[in-house]
Amino acid sequence: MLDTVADRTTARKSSERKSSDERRDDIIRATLGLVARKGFAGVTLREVATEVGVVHGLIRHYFASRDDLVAAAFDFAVSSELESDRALLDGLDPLSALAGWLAATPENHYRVWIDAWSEAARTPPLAAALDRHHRDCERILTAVIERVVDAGLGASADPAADSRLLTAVADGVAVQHHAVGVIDVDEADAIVFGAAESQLGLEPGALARVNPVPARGQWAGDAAR
Amino acid sequence: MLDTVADRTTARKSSERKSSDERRDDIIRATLGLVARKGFAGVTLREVATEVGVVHGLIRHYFASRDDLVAAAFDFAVSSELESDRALLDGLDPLSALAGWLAATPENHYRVWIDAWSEAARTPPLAAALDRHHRDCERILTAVIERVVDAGLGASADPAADSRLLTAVADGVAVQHHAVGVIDVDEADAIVFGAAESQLGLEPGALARVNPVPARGQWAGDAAR
DNA sequence: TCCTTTGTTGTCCAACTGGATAACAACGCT
DNA sequence: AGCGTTGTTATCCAGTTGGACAACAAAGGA
Repeated sequence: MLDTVADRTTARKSSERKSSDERRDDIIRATLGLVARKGFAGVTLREVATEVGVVHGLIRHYFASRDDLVAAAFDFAVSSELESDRALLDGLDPLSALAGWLAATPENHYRVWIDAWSEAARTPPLAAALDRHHRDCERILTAVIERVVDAGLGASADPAADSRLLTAVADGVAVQHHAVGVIDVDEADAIVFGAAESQLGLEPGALARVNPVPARGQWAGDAAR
Repeated sequence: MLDTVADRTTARKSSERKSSDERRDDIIRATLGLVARKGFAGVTLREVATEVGVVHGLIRHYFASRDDLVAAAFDFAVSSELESDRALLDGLDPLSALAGWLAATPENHYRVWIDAWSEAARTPPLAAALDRHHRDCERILTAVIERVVDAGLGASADPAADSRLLTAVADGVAVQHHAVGVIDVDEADAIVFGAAESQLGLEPGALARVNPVPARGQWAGDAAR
């Protein structure tokens, strides 16, 4: 009952051979779905491979290590989100852009961020990606603040510092809302908008009145839920 | 070269036999140190055992399962920290208490919290403990705010809401500081103090001038670093 | 056509995990 | 002193993980 080389060859039903980019994309999307469901620490090569429909060895053909895969997935999710956000914000008036950026983001997004904060301490490639993206976010928000100031709608002595402040507030509010559930979405927006109005000298309620707040883009992993 | 039963017996150098409570405490402290360094998912019975100086089998003599151990450690950390903080704050004047509560906490503490936020989404018992903990924190800070108001030092239309707001700011700042490293400890304190002063109508710099900011209690896991 | 490249599989491996269990040893009770 | 309780060790186990590797197969260029 030994099988010959020919037997094994015939038995091998290969999944379609895809182009490098296509397969790479499949793997990253599957990884993102897994991250959303089980966190960064819960991503295993075998599970990703199963979801893609290939053998776990193939993953290593595309990513040098598990950590690299996870970092690449995070990188992809965040940069695609940032890209669409940046494009969206550019088409809005300054106040709408500010409100749009600060408004509560979909739950999936923040779950990934929170997981990344936690896991980055132990996964250097993730830490690098996280750092890069936080600085990108700071830069985007700084630009938005400068647009508000240039339009004469508000004031800021140090747009970059105000950007860091508002990012901190938004992140803290997101944690309280998504991870802890102590505050609801309305209180979350109220806190962040209030902080921005107070810090930038806007008239109270200026941001809440921007209606409707433009929806932030959905990232790739959302479909995989 | 087979060793007899007697040989093995003599070779066995047992670590001192400790009382049940004492050993249990050792294990929990070691677990907390491990959680701080490697996250909840990174806690392994063998590593805990090594740190305590015993064999991994012994851990199961005290805790039914790995998950039970982790949950017990988190419960212990949270309740002991809150207890000591509450006692500490009671002995201070209102402004010092407020500054003490809002000042940046040791890195270890926030590491554990960030991990808990991340892990809670997948571990219901942890989510319950986290929820309890955050509500306790809200209650403590609300009481401190009320003391500030009663002393005529500041004003608050809704102390509980202000407590949630300041907690969100503190948590967000802690994330930016500990997990991302975008802001340093001085900027962190400046942001949180500024938010509190603005929200409660204190004179600017009132909290920063409280000197020295009373140190928050160290919890058990700190020693294990 | 031959040959190189590269997508893909199947299989092996060493490390590590949580858990179970038998034997041993210190302690307290009577 | 005898005896049960329990703190403690030393092993065994089955499962999972990330990684390495040889072999195969589909493309594509010359």
